[in-house]
Amino acid sequence: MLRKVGYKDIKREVFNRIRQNEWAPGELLPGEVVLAAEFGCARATVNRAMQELSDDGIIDRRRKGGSRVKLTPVRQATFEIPLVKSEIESKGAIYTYQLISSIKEVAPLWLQKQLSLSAYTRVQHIQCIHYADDRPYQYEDRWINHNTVPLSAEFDFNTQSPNEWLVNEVPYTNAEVRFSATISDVKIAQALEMANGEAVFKAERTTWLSDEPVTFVTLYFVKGYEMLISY
Amino acid sequence: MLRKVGYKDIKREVFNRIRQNEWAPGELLPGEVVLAAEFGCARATVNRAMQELSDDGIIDRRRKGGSRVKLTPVRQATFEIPLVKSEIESKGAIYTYQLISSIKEVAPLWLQKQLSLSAYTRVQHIQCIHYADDRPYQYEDRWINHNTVPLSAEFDFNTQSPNEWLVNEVPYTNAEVRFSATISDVKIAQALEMANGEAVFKAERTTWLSDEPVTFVTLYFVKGYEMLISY
DNA sequence: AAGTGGTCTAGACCACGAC
DNA sequence: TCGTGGTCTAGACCACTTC
Repeated sequence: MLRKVGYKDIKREVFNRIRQNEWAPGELLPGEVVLAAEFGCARATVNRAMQELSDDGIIDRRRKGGSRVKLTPVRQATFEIPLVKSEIESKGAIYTYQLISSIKEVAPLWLQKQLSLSAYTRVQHIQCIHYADDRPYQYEDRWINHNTVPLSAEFDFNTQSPNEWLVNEVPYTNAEVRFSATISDVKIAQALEMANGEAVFKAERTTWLSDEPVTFVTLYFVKGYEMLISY
Repeated sequence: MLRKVGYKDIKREVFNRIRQNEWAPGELLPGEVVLAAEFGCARATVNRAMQELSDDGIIDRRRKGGSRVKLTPVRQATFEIPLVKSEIESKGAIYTYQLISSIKEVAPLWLQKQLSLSAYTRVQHIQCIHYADDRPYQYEDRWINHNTVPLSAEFDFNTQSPNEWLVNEVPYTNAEVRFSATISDVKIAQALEMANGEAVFKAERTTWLSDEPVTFVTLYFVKGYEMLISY
């Protein structure tokens, strides 16, 4: 007698059958009860296996409708948004950081729109540079909403980068990130110590703490930067 | 009497306590048995809630060690890699596609390295353009391994884009994607109908079918393209 | 060695939604 | 309406890892 059948065994087996086209895209799979009988285990075990296949985007499940192989297996990648500091240190480089400016001001119009702020909302505008082994790595241009994070008006960002500080101060936020490519203008080129007119990888992130706008930041990465994702 | 406590209730409640610093980062949480007693439910229910919090990157769990709030709540974003066609159509635009060339050849040296191919491996080299409402959207430069996908040597890529064809032919692959920014050279600029020296968003994807190298593709997106991710 | 999470069971009830 | 997945239970055994 072999080992008891676990949900991972079932998951693997079902996935293999799908991969080998034994069960084709769009096809209705056997119900949980049937599979449980075939594998000689409880229905809960089959349920867990199928649930994970559903989470992984391999199958679709619907009550009464049963489980079907997805027509277009949409693979979804998960990637982490690390702290710049961690990102740099994980590459074996030494992280340093320099504050350029930190100013209290009234949110400009475009920022009001971007963060859905009411007029005259006060914000902290911070610009700084992150270095890896003393070479520019990322230029950060950030706006923090004073209403949501009042302490940002007082904190000395020479001490710690706004990136780190915010993660500790306001964890568990929701965010939206836009990645794009742009041409370096004079300011960015100078800050990142590269020529004007170079291609720059850019990320714009808007962050909320359950509906409350927290911060909007634009990140410019030095020439040659690559964002790697596996799935 | 309120409704029975479900795993989602427990998940939400535990998350709230963490968010409100009732349980601080690094702190040891009560064991499953204790929580089950508090919430008046079975341990399995608590287990599911905690398991999901672990998957979400909120807590760390270890046997005998118990569950702890993560020191740095690493939020992880999941995003889908859609078909170009679906991506364009989901924006309400009309998708068209044009094949530029499809050539059988021996893998060049850099590709041999990239895909870990043995020398003299034959590959299909395909270049094509994807259009949204008749405007260039993406330039695709792809290499397909004949050994892994023999049919690629015969298929007429005028009929269907290699992107679509491959997803149907070889689903369930593993991949690695590198995103970066680059400057448009003459070829790309012409294909995407934009000026030379513009910033281009670039994606390089390598794909395997369980250790067998399948394809390497470089995608150039038209000026102004943005990749959006929410989490 | 012992405690904690990981997993399984056999049975139950429920809710959604296809028919 | 009623079959299928969604979830819960109470109890059990196991595996990992820290003590």
